[in-house]
Amino acid sequence: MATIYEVAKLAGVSPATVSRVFNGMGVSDEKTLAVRDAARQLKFTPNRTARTLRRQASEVIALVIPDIENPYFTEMARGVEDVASQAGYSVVLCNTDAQIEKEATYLQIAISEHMAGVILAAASDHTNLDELLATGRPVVAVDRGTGYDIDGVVMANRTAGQAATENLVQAGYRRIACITGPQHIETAYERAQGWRAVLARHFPDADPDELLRYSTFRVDGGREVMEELLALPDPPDAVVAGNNLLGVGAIQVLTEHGMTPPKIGVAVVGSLPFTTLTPTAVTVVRLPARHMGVTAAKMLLERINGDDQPARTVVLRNEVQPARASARG
Amino acid sequence: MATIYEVAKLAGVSPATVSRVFNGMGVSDEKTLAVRDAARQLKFTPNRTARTLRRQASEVIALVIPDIENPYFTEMARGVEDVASQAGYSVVLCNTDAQIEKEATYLQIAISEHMAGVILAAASDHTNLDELLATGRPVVAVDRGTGYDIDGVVMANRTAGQAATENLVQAGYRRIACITGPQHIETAYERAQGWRAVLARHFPDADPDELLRYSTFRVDGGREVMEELLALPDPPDAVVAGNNLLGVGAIQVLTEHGMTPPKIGVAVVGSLPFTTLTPTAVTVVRLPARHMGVTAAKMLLERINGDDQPARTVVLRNEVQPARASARG
DNA sequence: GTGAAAGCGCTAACAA
DNA sequence: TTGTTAGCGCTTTCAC
Repeated sequence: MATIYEVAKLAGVSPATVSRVFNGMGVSDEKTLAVRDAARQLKFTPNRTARTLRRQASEVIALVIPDIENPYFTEMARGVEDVASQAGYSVVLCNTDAQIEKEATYLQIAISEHMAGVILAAASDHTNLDELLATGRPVVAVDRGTGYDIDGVVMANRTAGQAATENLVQAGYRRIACITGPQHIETAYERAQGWRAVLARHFPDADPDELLRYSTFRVDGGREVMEELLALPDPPDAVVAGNNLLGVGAIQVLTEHGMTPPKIGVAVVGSLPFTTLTPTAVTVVRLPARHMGVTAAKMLLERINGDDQPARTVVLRNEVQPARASARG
Repeated sequence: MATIYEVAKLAGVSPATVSRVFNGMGVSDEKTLAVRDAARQLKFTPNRTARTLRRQASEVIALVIPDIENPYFTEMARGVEDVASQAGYSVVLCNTDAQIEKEATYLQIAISEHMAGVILAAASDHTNLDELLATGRPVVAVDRGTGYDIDGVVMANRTAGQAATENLVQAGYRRIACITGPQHIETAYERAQGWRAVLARHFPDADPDELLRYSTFRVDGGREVMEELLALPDPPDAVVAGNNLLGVGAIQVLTEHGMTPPKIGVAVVGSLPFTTLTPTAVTVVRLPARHMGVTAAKMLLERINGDDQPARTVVLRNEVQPARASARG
């Protein structure tokens, strides 16, 4: 690995000039050419580590997410990646498994690697950002809030929950359950609140707590609570799933019980990834995950470039895709 | 951010001693305690950038993959991540979109960030590793070879293609097509070769080139070539899909045409991710993606720690999961 | 076991 | 416009 000094020597200039060439400062055409030529000969690549140490800021941004295997988050990651790499930044994907300890470790690394910024889908509402924010690094919250006054991009979760539920009501279902993620996760809670509101309006006599299940945001979680609901003395005739994986789990269980939709109503908040035998009888509330990533990355880059306005929160619209095969004949 | 000097001053020792404490060298208990105490008070975290610059090697490994949205690769990433973070390394996930330019950029970054090593699922057989290998950094190839004499972990691709095809033959299908990824991708080619061998044995009169389609390793690719095959004057009565996403696309198209398996035979190399309405009539050749990631990460860590034996290639077994609903009555 | 000091490769004052 | 120079924070000889 050639250094700036070797390039300087070969080009007959000072190291500073080489640095300037590679940072777009004012250097005469003549010397610029000489430097570029020398750099090519020596296959010089700037040492980013040294640059980072000197500048106290790297061209890496951390994307911290709770589940790398969830297509919702990988789709988001795509959005982030596209914007970031366009701007010359690389993205470190940090998978926390929804564990705050793992998350804390990664946030610490973001600090000690001088990363330019962090995009964070918090593992829980207990995430501590004090140290990170104290360093002055910008942080953008995605998918979920953090309890700090920072930029954020979220889905219209309550609306999504409402839309999903409303759709089932219109289709004629009357005992509509809800399965969602851990209660301490904002998205899980909000979506359930949307469901709760619609339930209260249409079926004021129903006991929402009997029909609501908090679980994990994973396939096995969806399976487990769906089984529970089916085992109820008076089981539901429809269910709202709080995210994509929960939806997959629920539909799996229902199918195994011979209750293919639309025998039972199913609405999912989030897209069903990679569906094969299309469950046309399932209502899907699409969440623009990629768009969320793009928006968050743009906001972060603005902050990195010195933008100093008050914290903003962007709320993204969702789009309802009703079940094609009309339910309940 | 406190530095080693401030900790040293507070603890009444030299900076070198602080460094030694944080690197597990021999320091008296007394001073060790003083240093740890001071570090705690000052919330000291070692600056990794400085360490990397000095040591000429970071604790970051790059995982370079062609498609971050493919569950096969995220599952693999999980395996890598688990092993790496266990050993104190973090993983940078680099998505190349199967483009060699993007890939080259990331490999360059791996060099200029002094990353400890690279795990690479090459975008094509044209990947140039000369520069990277010249730096002495270890590289482990996953999923696909690279043409270089380096460590690798691959699936038994030919066997997988054979198993998938053989399974369809046993189920009674006789005109078995194959859709697979780009020809220049080793896995795509090898799996097709497996199919070709079985075809030649059982149906020596069939023209394999008529029934074989190279495409992308994506859902839309699968859809496209499946449509092509169905439009043939003498369409196939079964199809082998070269990877998971291709399988999804093919099954989608078949379903849309009212040809739900087992009306037409389908075998997929790779697991069908997040299936809802389980396509029981589909044969799946499972590929141990997570295991591949784990193995690769372990091999890389060994190399990072100075292991110097000749390059090894590990071939991973796959497991056939036959269609449950027996095909062809 | 411990400290002093050099230097990893770069950038940014400051001078010229 | 260009060069000189002093660090960024750490590790690692080399003395003691």
